[in-house]
Amino acid sequence: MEKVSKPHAARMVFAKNLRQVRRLKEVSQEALALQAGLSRTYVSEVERGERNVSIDNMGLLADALGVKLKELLDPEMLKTL
Amino acid sequence: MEKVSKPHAARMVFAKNLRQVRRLKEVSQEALALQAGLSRTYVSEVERGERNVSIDNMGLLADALGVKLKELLDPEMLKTL
DNA sequence: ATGTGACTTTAAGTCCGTA
DNA sequence: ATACGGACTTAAAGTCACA
Repeated sequence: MEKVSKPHAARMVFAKNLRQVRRLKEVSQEALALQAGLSRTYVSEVERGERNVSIDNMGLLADALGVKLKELLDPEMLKTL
Repeated sequence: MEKVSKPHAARMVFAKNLRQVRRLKEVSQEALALQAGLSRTYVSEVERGERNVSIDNMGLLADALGVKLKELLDPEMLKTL
């Protein structure tokens, strides 16, 4: 049996990593949203995997946190820290 | 001077890598679109960086090509091949 | 086999509030 | 500081005909 990846797998990885990195850097959702030029409520939803975030906004969020975008897409990100 | 990343940097990296991997695997836009469950014209636009593609669709495209999504976001992807 | 413009439908993204 | 909801506007998703 081929393991087929779930529909929102990438979305959930990004959501989880985003929150993890943000907390590690001790920045609030508000501050992150401001830095990225996005709304606070939106960032909240992205972190919970409720929004199908676009690549442009992913780039803004990665930049705002000072990390590479590819890192936020890495399911193993925790270990690389 | 701090080098500030351009607005659509991530989008263009993804576009370029997507096309590169697709051609390397010798699959047409049509076949890729079919495999990913997307329209052919849409894939064409994504590869040219004209569409602000969502993370869900990025996941579908990465899966269809049999690569990790994080690889398609790596600006240095060429060298890792 | 791919690029492009025009188009409609859907969901992204914002802003207000509450707890 | 964050989750969540409603109402709203903008942009992405998705399709088509033709170059």
